[in-house]
Amino acid sequence: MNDSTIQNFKEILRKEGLRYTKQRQAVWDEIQNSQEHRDAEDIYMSIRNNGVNVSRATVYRTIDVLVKNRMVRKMDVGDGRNRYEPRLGDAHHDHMICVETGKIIEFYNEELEDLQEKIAEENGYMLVRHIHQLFVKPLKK
Amino acid sequence: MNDSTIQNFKEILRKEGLRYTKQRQAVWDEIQNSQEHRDAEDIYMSIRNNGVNVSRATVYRTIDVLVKNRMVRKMDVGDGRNRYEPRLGDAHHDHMICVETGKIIEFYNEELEDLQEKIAEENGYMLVRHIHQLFVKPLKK
DNA sequence: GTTGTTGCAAATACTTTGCAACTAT
DNA sequence: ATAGTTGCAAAGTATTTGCAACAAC
Repeated sequence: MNDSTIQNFKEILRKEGLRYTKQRQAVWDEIQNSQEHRDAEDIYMSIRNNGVNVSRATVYRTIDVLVKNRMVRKMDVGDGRNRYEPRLGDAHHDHMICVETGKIIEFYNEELEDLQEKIAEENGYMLVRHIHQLFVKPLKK
Repeated sequence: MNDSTIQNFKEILRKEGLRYTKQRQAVWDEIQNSQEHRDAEDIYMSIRNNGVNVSRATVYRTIDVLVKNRMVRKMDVGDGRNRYEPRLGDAHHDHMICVETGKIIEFYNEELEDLQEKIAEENGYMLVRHIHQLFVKPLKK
């Protein structure tokens, strides 16, 4: 992929003309150090449980910066709350959500990616981004 | 609209143990008679402009029944408001959303459908449903 | 006449925003 | 010192819910 190389968090803030604060670092740490797909409340509570004082407002404000700078990916599973996951130079992937357990499985399929671009082009458009979620249930063995 | 769909709607209500009211009919008519992807507020306002007295509560309550009975498809474009479209026996399709104009284009691709089932199965799951949205912009001519 | 339905307003859930106090530079 | 940042609470959005008046059967 062609993302700009992994920049550190402080550089992002500098680039955005924002100051470095322990609250902002805490938000990034919290998302970064977890491979789960967390929601804002979850991130907020974890930071507080780690003893760092932060407000929900700051969590949301910091997430916006991280999403804008492609450090974090925002995903809408359709239940009203957005989830966030770090994009530490990972390749792009989509999600499969088990309707029985709620488990989120990541997947990537080259053919699928190519096909989407082809479909957009056939319609006179260029693919900018996409949302693709497969709601699945376990196969009976 | 035609009589057979009205009949269907009444049957759905009967099946659900619900009464037939002009508000419920108005909601179904409003969604049914438009091929656009409307949001609840839009549907609510249109009904009122047509001179039928209805409340937002009733619009939402009726939409729930329609969605549950697969008369209407609910879609989340990611802007916080759900959109609704009629499912008058149409074949399944996905959506392409132009990021410049907001236009929503429907598409269907067999290969894409098959590929998704294959991916789910390769992971030990069965595909139940999916959400697939391509965010696109016009190709430069 | 019952019993379900409606409209209203209040409640909810998530997120955003205004502002005075605070803090990084 | 001072301009950006924070936390709080209030506001904003979309949707849901309790309940008394009302309509369908």
